[in-house]
Amino acid sequence: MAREAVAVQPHWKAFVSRRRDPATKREAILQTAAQLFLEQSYGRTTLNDVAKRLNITKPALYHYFRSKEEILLECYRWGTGLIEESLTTIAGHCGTGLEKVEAFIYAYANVMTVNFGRCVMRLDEGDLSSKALAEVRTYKRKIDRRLRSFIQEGIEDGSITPCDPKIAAFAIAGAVNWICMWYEPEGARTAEEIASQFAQTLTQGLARRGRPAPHPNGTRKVSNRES
Amino acid sequence: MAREAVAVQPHWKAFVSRRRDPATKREAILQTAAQLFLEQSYGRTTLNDVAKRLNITKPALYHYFRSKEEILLECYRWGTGLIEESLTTIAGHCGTGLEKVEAFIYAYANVMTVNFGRCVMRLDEGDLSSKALAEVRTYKRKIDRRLRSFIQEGIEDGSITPCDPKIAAFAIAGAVNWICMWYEPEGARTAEEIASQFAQTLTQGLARRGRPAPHPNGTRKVSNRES
DNA sequence: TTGATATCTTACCCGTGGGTAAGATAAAAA
DNA sequence: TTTTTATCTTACCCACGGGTAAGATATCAA
Repeated sequence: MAREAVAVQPHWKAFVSRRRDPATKREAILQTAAQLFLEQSYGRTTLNDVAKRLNITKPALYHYFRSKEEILLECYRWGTGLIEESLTTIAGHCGTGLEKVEAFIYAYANVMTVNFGRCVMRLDEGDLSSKALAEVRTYKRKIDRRLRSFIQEGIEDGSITPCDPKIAAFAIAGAVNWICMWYEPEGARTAEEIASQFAQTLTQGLARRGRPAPHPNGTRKVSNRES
Repeated sequence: MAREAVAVQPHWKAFVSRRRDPATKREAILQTAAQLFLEQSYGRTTLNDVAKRLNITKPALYHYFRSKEEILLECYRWGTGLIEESLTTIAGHCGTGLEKVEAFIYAYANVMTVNFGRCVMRLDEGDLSSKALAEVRTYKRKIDRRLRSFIQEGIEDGSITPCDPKIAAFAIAGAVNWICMWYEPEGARTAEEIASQFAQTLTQGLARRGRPAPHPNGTRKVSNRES
């Protein structure tokens, strides 16, 4: 897939030289924009803000993006890409439905602590054009359906106590999605701590009574790109 | 307390007559604004939009509010008022920690389906002045602490299985808060359905194994004002 | 009925921010 | 070195929306 993290240095360094390297610069803009969108919201973030943080001027941005909205959409695309990546990884990990749900929560929670991932759930969909919105909604729907099917599977194989999969999925997804509202990279807990604790706490709630939880101290690793 | 819902008819009817009734008109503006803020976000909602929906013109709004931000802040105040109201009601309902948590979730979920309640968690805090933000944050902190203390209480009295109260509170609050992101008044499920199902599902996860859940089909009623 | 006051409208100001035009400069190609 | 081309800057346009000034009109009290 695409989505390889290139820049490791602070993003403004991508523009110190005028060397022709569009890919790196494009990503630098995206990373900076994503961070500002999370700090100030999309609406309050000016293209001047983005440019200033990169030590360039606003019109320079238009060499890499056609509009402000295109920058936003690319953030969404990058973020949903990360999520989908995790999901396909989990699909391989065969196991009980409960195990899949746990792996899902862990992976998903991790993505919610990465800038692009946070953008997907934190930013206001109303800033997208109807076409872009449809695209993003498709991704989100896919995620929800995947989780719901894991829960259904768990009920059928007996690892999850019977419940309404739709409500359970809403509850789990809500708990995890909300992470992107309070998580701060400089905070007390690391992303992995949060992810594993959420996976543990939430699956514990689903687990069928009488059976032990499959991963008592479960910390499963997921691909962790981006700085 | 204050916060009595006055208007039951569509809010624009408050302005058909020029009769002097500031309280009703103020609330009509607030209700309309809250609804628009939820539909379009605060940033994209114009004061002209608000005025148009009330069949008046923009400057008329300035007879009732000093600025756009004051309207926003009043929405927050109304919403946090509703939440606090529910909370004090619950504090009276003595019982196990688990029962209190269940009552909390039920009441809180209900508030999250009411426009003013949704505003509190859905709207962007960045649109508030630092002074107003501090006020709102104080309310939110209080809510979080209350929930955490209920969980702690439950662990101590044995009704809740031992866990990290902070993480558990984050998970529960997240699940319930997220309701305001997908709930639609015209949707398939009623507010009460959602609230009772969430209360049931989430407490079931906390309940200490071996003991039956205190309210298997529990639907507890909470004061339900506003249309 | 009449004056006083609250209510609401028309017309306007102006800061802000997305986006563009046109030209300067540096990097790569020749 | 010279030419070409991508890169970036300065200066600008203009639509939009929060907020205001000043005046018209309905309501209420006397």
